[in-house]
Amino acid sequence: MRYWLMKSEPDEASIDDLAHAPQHTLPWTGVRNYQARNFMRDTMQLGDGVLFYHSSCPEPGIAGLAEVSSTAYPDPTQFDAKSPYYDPKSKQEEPRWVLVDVVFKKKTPLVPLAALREHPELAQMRVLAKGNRLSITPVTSEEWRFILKRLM
DNA sequence: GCCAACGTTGGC
DNA sequence: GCCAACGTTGGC
Repeated sequence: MRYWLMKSEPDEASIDDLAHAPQHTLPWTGVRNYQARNFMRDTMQLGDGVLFYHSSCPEPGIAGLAEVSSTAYPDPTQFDAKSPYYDPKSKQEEPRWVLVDVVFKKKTPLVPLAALREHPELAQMRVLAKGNRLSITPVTSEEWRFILKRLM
């Protein structure tokens, strides 16, 4: 059992979109970064905890909790020429990009990025590192517990 | 809109 | 294999 922070632009997929999706589940499409892909492909497991983070928006921060609800499988948007995530170099026989399904658990009061920065207990979080752009980052069980108990 | 930080690409 | 150029991310 592991924990993750996954970024999403609320314009594309917000915690409310996840809550209202069929089966409260969305495929995590569009990851086009090898490190983030490798996390999904190699390390994520069914039932892993997810901090659902809103990025590139007026109030960036953790907006809710979710759970990994599938193992990794090929991201169909890589083969769709009309998709913004289309990758002409990816082949059907050898898909380059994968995704996992994520299921809604709960919406929480927003934990703003600035609030995360205030706590020394969270200083090592990848998402707080200067210049961090990785859309999926590991969260330790200590960080997870601290955020749920103290910040939500 | 700005800009720092980062990842990727491609020429050599 | 190096590295400059470029494109993207994402907070502010």
